[in-house]
Formats: sequence, structure tokens, C-alpha cells
Amino acid sequence: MYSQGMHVPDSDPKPSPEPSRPARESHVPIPAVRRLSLYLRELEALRKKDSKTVSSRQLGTALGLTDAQVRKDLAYFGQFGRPGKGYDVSEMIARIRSILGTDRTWRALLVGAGHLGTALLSYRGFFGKGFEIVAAFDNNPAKIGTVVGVPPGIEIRPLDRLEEVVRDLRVQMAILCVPAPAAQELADRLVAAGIKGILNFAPVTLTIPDHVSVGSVDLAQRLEQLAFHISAKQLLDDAQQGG
Amino acid sequence: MYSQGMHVPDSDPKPSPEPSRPARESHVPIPAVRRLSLYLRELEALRKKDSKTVSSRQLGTALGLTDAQVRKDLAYFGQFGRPGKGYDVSEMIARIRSILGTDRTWRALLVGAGHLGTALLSYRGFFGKGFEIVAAFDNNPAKIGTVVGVPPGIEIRPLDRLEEVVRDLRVQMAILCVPAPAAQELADRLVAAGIKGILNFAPVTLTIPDHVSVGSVDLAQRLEQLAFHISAKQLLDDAQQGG
DNA sequence: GCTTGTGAAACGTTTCACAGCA
DNA sequence: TGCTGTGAAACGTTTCACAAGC
Repeated sequence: MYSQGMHVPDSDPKPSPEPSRPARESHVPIPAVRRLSLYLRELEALRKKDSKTVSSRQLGTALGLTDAQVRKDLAYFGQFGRPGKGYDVSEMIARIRSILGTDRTWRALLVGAGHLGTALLSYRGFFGKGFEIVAAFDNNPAKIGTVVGVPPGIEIRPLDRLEEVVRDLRVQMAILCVPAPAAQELADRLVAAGIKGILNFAPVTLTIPDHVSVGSVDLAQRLEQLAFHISAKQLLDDAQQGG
Repeated sequence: MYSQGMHVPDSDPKPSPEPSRPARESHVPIPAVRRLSLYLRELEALRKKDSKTVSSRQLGTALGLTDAQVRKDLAYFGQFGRPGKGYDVSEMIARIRSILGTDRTWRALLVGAGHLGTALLSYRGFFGKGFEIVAAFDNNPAKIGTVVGVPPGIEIRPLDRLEEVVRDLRVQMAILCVPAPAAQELADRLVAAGIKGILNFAPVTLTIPDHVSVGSVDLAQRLEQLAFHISAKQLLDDAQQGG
């Protein structure tokens, strides 16, 4: 059974607050899980400012969401806050990290050390977030053996070592930064080697078995969306201007 | 009125409880607009293979969607296909481009020529998609004056020229690749200078006036989502294994 | 006062099912 | 037969409104 995308199967991630009801599984909306990352980012900013607690309204205002939305989202995962007081910033950071699985460190590898790939190897934004890039690969002989990224850096290895490294280092995730025509074949190899998730920067839809998760980042697509929304707003303005 | 995110505004952000006005008819779901970009990408791949027509089922299968979804999405924008035959590939490419607004070329500028910024300046994926990066900025004196990207390349300019360039070149979009603490201030300057849309790579939520569109790409967030989905699948497997 | 957590209602999106057409 | 376009049903998500607690 093959599919694309990243659906969460029905399961019960939260310890049920009502022990009397065993059957009904509360499904967590996928958008709510996405917002969890937003909450985490904002909470870490608050902690830097030494805020001890935060209300759903504060958090919502900072992120452009309603207070009700924030409360609902958090409630999917249990009881977080205290009425009259709000949410404890540090406790909530710990709990969201635990939910997302980033309270431990995930080992990732990078495939394709082109411009984007090397930029990601130098990116500091992963540090302290629960991710570590443990290996990088390319098929360009001129790049193999060179060391890239924040010191001490990572050595670029030849692609034929891919399977070996995935197994030896028990790598769970891959960041795929290769040209579009090469992406599917490399995704197949990564899956066969035992990778559990792929973040794909190539502008193609990957076909991947159900037991592997895929996320995709397509820059051109993001600019297209921006263009559409700008046009839509301009059309609306013109319509209001005209009548 | 300020907000975050990229919603296409209805007549009113907070609609009045009186439904007396018929208001906006045939509202297009935002997810459908996102999929339009996917269709476009797939259609261009099909055209390269000299496919003349494609059915909603073919397109859906290639993208992991149902045929009904593909038809509904396209129908929001008018009559595209022919019963019994399918959709004309070239005609549909032209129509989707026209809908997204990428049948013309958008002028974008890039702010922040760090690792990610310079990688984007070298990225070929924008070419022929309706976007052109016409200027790049950084505050690092060592970078100013250097030329980056695919030949002939783009010269890195000092940040204090930002407003001048936006006006003189009538730039509509900005790609923001600066460190998180600098992002909001630069977004404010871009908005004040007349920019209509921002694609933000900094891991902060920008506060932006309603008439400007924002899209955000947060790499750490994407890896977090991947981690969550991998964990969820593993939990499900374990539960099924155990009983 | 202020806050959370939560059923229920409102709203948005996807899937279904089939009429109509080539 | 094979396909599109589309109302209507099914499903998913957000907002509302308020009881309960600090």
C-alpha cells in the first residue's frame, strides 16, 4: 500500500482524561499539531524574556490566533494550564517537546550538497531543537571528502555509502536536496535502507510507502501562493475602489 | 488593522452576525489554491513527456489525491476539461498560471545574504516560473559589493538602499532570510516601502498589515512535524504488535 | 476580577454519487 | 465505455459560550 503525504493514523496519543470511556478515540486535527510547533517557538521566546506564565489570549495574539483555538489545541493533549493563571511556560515547553518527540535528539542525514544542501549544513536553527545532521552525501567527486558547515563540520560522502551509514548510525530522517529527476530514486533507496521520514526540497511529489512520513518544501510553490494572494487582495481593493 | 498569516480577506475579517448580505460567492478553499501549484508542477512534467491530455484520475494518482478532489478544485475556476477526454495539458498550464498570477513575471528582492540567502540566489528553480530576484541586501560590509548567484549574478547592496530599490524597481515581493531578531524590523521597513508580499524564512511570526501577504518557511518546524508523525506511526505499530 | 477546558453550534473541506456529455 | 461537473452528504476544524476553578 503506497501513498503520498503525511497522515496521522487513528491512535490515542493522549492519556484519556475520562477513564470510563475506552472506545472513542480523540483524533487530533493535523492543523493543531502544526500549531504546536508555533506555540513552542513562541514559548521559547517568552522564556528568554523570563516570562513565567502565559495566557491563551497572549499566546494567540502573538501568533494571530484566537484564544479559544490555543486552548482547544492544547487540550487535545491533556490538561496544561490553571484557570485564572494561565500556562506555565517552562512546563509547557517540556510537554510540547515531549509530544512532538523533540525531547530526544533525532539523527538526520542530508542528501545533495548543492547550494541549498550546504546552506542547510551551515544552518544553526536546528541546534538545541532536537535534531542533528550526522552525515551528508553527494555524487559530485569534487565535493566528496570536503568538509562543510559549522565547525567541526561534516564530511561529504559518496552516495554509494548511503545505505551503510543509515544502518550503522541508525539514522531516522533524511533531508533531500537533490535535483528533481534524482529525488524519487534516492527516496526509494532511503526507504529501503530503513529511513522513517523524509523532508523533501525537490519539486516533485514522492511516492513513498505508508510507514514512512514525508514533508515537502517547494520554494517556487510558496512564491506562487504569495503571488496568488497578492493578486487576490489587489482585485478586492480594485473592486472596492470602483464600487 | 493588523494580523498574521495569509488569508484572502473576505469583505470583513470579523463578519457581522447578520447574514443579510449574500457577500462572497463561490469562495475557493485555501487548500485548493495550494493544490493548484501541485497540479501545475505535475502538468509541466507531463508536457515534457509530450502528453497532450490528462484525466483527473491520472493527475490525482500522481499526486496522492482522489479524482473527485482534482475535479472539484479545477471547477472552482471554471470549466477546464472535456467529458470522455480529460484536460488539455497545455491549456490547463496556461489557465493555472493565469489564476496564480505567474503568467507575468514578479520582481522579488532578497534580504539577508547569509548561507540560506546566497543558496536561494543560486537556486535555478525559480527560473521560468514567473519570478525574478532583482536585488539582494545584507548589512555585512564584507559582503556588500560582492556578486552572488547564477551568472551574471546579483550584487549585494547595503541595507540602507532597501527603500530606494523597492521604489525604483517597483519590487512586489521580498524573501526574508535574516536572523530571527532582525526579521520584524526589516519586515516593517519592507511594508513601509511598499512591498506587497513577504516570504519569511526567519523562525518568528511576523506582524504585518492586512494588505500585505506573508508566507513562512521554518525548517526546524518542518523537522518537528516529521518527528511527530514518525513517532505517531511507531506508536501505532507498537500498539498493533502488542495486541 | 481573570483564566482554563469543553460540549455544541457554525463553518469549511472532502468525498460520494450520479446526470450529462463525448 | 470513459470522462467531467456538481449538488448533497459526510467529515473535519474552528468558534462560541459558559461552567468551573484560581
